[in-house]
Amino acid sequence: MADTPVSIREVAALAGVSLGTVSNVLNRPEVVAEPTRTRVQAAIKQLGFIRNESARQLRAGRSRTIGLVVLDVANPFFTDVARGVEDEASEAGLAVILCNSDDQKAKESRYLEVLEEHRVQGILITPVSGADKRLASVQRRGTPVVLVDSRSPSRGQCSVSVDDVLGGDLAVSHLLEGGHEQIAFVGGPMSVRQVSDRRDGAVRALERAGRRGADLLVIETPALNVTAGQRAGAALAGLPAGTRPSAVFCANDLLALGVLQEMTTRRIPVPHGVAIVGYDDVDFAAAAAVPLSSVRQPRHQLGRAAAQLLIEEALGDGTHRHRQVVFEPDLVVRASSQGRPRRARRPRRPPAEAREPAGADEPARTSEPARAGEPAGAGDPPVASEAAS
Amino acid sequence: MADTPVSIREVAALAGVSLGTVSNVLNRPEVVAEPTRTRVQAAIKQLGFIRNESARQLRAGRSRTIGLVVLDVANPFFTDVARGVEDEASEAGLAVILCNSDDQKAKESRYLEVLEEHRVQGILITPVSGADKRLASVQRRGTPVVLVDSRSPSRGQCSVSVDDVLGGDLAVSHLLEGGHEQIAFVGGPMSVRQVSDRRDGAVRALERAGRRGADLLVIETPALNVTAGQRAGAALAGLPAGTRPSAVFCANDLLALGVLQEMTTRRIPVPHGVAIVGYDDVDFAAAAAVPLSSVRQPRHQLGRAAAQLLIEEALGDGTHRHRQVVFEPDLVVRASSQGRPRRARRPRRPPAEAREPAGADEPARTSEPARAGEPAGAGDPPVASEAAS
DNA sequence: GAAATGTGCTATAACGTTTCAAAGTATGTG
DNA sequence: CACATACTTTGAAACGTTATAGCACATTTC
Repeated sequence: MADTPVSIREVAALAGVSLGTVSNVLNRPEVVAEPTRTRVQAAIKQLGFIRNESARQLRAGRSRTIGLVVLDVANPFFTDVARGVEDEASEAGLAVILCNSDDQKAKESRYLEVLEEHRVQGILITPVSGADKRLASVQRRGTPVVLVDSRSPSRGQCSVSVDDVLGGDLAVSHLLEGGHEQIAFVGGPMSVRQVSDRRDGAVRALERAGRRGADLLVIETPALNVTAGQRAGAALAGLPAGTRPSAVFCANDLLALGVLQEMTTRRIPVPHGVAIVGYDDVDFAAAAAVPLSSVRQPRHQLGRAAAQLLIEEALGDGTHRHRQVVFEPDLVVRASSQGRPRRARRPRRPPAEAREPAGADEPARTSEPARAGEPAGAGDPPVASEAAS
Repeated sequence: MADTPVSIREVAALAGVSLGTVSNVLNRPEVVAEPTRTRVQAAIKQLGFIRNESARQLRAGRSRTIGLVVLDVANPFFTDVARGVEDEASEAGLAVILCNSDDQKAKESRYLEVLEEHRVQGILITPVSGADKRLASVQRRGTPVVLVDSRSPSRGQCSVSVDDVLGGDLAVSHLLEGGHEQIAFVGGPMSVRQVSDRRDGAVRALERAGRRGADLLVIETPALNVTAGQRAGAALAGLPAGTRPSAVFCANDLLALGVLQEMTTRRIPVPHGVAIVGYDDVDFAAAAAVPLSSVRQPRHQLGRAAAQLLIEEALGDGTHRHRQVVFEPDLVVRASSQGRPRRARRPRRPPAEAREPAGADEPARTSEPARAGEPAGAGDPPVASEAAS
């Protein structure tokens, strides 16, 4: 109702100064004399003046904003990344426009257009399908782009990602250390890079332990959800007792929860009948019927690092070089993979069929202490990085 | 590198027309003659011209954007709401700026400022603490505000919310129908409106069934997480067998999962030893060790409705009246509350101590079919609404 | 053949800021 | 007293777009 879009002009009139002075009060208060400054500030308050960001941006040529395009806002992976991005951006005085491509090329393309029209400082994106021409043209027109959770093939841009091969290696090495000999990998479709990388890591761990990679029993699933996990669990349970693996590494936690649920249903105790390791360390991993061991990705740091790279490229002094930053995941060990398999050499626990209390006790060994663990702030994260173009 | 911010002016020069014509091609292509239009479009393409949104907005006075301020982007409740908002907004050609107040007044206030500076069409917000002066001043300056998941006390604005009292009522009515006599409520702190409303609903259901509200055993928790649920579960389990409730209604699913985990640990079978109903129907509710009955909120619709109200207010013909829209939650019945209590009149199942397979079978009765179930689109949702100022 | 009616385009004035050279006004120096 | 040296403040010119009034020309109408 009281729609009075008050501008800097009216403030100037009320305070009895020129436009330029009001602008100075707003942007460089130290250059204007004390009495004038207070007078202007009073006028601003009295009129309820609010800067017009569009006008500022128009003048400046660029907005004070960065764009973040993710595949799915509802996915905790991306919400954590988004928070990391936001933290870093707000320290630099930038706002974040969060866009949801929903894994659709068309939506992604539309959002890229919107972001370019807004003259964002740069774009952080997990592309729907690899780096493509659309992104290249955005870059060519002068908007920096950083790839998130997807390695840059062309080296024409920065990227941040997590070493999924290492993640698979960590999980399976842990199971091997626990005395497991027959290990299964559950995950799919293999066309998803993350899935095949994790499997490759599992194979690598086996081979390093002097085993043949082909020993890994691979159960490929059509999707990465609980139902697919249950089916895979049923398939595993159906194997003759002698050949059934004593441990399962799942490509994500939903699958792992499905497997766990199926084992519980069939009265196969976890971890002593079957040990399970998941991937992602979702919130509920720790709250599962048997707390779930899982590989954790430094999601928040991933977001921070991506934003850092982007800001360096956009606001830096032109000395920026594109970098590929690769983070290392952590293994979080919980009850679902503790202890030795039932047929192991040194059974330290009574061979009772009953599952024992899935106590609230915390992981016996976490790889956390081995890392700095983000102590009080933004210190450079432990990463492997390589420079390029 | 090739940083050539190409403007409408250069397009005009290349096409040999005036600025105005290029603008017309962009905004009202039908008014410009065919040959000219194609010539201009070719020039646009050749130069890789991208509209400058800031300049458009400056001219238009308002941006084509709405703001959404939530308490926590990582909370699935808000991500679903956000998707609903986004769907509705993009149909109206508006972009959404998603802001995360992190439950902090200061961040909230900062974001409101940013949104006002951007001259958004309107703001959707779940305020950190009720409706306040800050919001009122935003409205006074001409930016419409709609409250999300929080009823407007003043009626000076629109609001959308879900009837938490009804939710509590549904849950406890279901348990009463199942033959449960002693029912506990687990939740807290009571200062959170949602929590106390749900408890009030539980009391209402009891009283309607001819029982005294005071019969409800209330266990107040310090937080709404799994750990608090485990503690509450332990407290319940510690009660003498005669007085221990046969059913628990939890104020959210995290608590319910905690209680469930504690019961499992103590070998108290769910649902026959203790039935459990949660609230929110989070993704993992269906995937819990015993699939969890839960009260589901129409989150996506909540977002859509909020955006609808805002758009009506911002873009409408001035006939807008503020409305308070209240949605009704659904009860989703799963295994955790199926069947009758162990000491019930007609035990239909063997009184075996062992928990039976938490089969993958779906809920025997869901309240879903009773509702339209969102068939193919945006039809007006089933709501109770009341008009005001 | 003049007047009326279109059609297609152009020139120009905003929109609200920031920036920057230049103009004022004190204050101190020779 | 003239003059340099700060320190403040001003005025005008952008930034890229859209809206509007009006111009030039072609077509129809009397």
